[in-house]
Amino acid sequence: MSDRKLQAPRGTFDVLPEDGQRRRELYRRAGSVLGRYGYRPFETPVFEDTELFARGVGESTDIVRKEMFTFEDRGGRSLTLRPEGTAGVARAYVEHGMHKLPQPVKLWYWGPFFRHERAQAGRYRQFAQVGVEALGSDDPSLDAEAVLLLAELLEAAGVHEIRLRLSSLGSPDARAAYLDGLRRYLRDHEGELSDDVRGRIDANPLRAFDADHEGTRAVMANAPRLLDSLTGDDAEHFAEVCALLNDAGVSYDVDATLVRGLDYYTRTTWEFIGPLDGANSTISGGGRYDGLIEEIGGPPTPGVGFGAGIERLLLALEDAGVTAEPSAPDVFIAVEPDAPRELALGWLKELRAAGVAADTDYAGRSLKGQLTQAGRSGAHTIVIVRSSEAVVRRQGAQDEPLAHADVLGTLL
RNA sequence: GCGGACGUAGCUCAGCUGGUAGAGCUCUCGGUUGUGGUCCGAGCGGUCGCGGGUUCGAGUCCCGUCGUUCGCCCCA
Repeated sequence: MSDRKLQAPRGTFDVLPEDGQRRRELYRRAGSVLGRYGYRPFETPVFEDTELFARGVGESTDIVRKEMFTFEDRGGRSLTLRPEGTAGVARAYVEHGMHKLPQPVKLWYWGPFFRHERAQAGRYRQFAQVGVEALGSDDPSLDAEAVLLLAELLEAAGVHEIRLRLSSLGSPDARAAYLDGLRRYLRDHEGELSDDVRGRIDANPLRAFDADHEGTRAVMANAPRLLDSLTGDDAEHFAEVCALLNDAGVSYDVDATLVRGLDYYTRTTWEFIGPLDGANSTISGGGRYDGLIEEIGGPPTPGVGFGAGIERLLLALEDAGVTAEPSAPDVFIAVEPDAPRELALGWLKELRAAGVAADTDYAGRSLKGQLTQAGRSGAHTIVIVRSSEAVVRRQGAQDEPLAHADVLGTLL
């Protein structure tokens, strides 16, 4: 036996009741918006075949290379706690032959995800995400709709000061060609770049656009831009998305430097930035992934979707002042020491069955202690059981003495 | 993987230049109150993260270690 104190594993957290209520309220609001947009609830397993993520998310991504919780089951199969939501939904789409359903198939999910990273504000090893996937259509109006939906969802949640960054990655081939060109350009100017940018030329050249470093900024001012390299169809698709968002009155910044760290993204990508400063101000990111389904063994199928971090949303909400209403019982029953407690327990059962939230003392408190509890609980009605009668006290009203037999009748 | 800060009661923290622990809140009880949210009092509650070292003596200094947290990278 060790003396080590047991505690929640690093990067995880307990949802205490108060926060639990805020989450449930957020869930309720999100579900309402999602339903109106025609998305249906969907769930996939929390762990999947490791290969799904290796192929879907991409071998070269940070997520797959160093952030997955991977383990072997007793049969020697390699399984991985899902680090994101899209791959699992895509797998299910293929597995259940959902390409035979009317397209697009619009699904939403809410649940836990896992990434082995260093935790910091708004970033955890187990975190929750709400997301949608619309599979089976490459119609740009679906992209625009997803952005619109996300904007409305954030609005409904109570996050108001948000900024939308929008870009297009084009087709995978075009993107790869562009990145090669960008790398060449950066290497030609290596001497003028900051150390960290230079070190990331191979891994993540797009980050160079975000640098504060003066020399780097000067170099990047003339660097080739991804959006300029879009081919005809991709350019047209993106223009259509932008036009639709304009029509819908959504304001956004077209930002060619937007990076999404998952390999499956193609064409439209976007990111919602919350009101908080810092690296984790990205509340939600999403985009199109027209090659993913094929990559994991399905028929060529386009798709678009997003994920939004619940903890980051809630962080943003702290500023916006959204709180959950405390849950107070309707009735609290206090029992005098010499009175029959069975009576109270029986009433509780009846009241609860009738849909009334009712509670009593379970700690053997004195009557004073019980009434203190009753007051704290916020109950509108307090019943004091005495041996010969009961007193019903309603907020702001005079005490009402009653025979035991009449108590339930007046409460229900 | 890399930096910074911090680790004293359930919570928030105080403990000055080292002398073997305090406050407020919470909780329980008693008094007061029109049998409850006020006020007063009492009580419960801590191997000062852990392990070494210096010292007559360490929560207080040094080293290590574990943990938490913030940031970088990356991402939701």
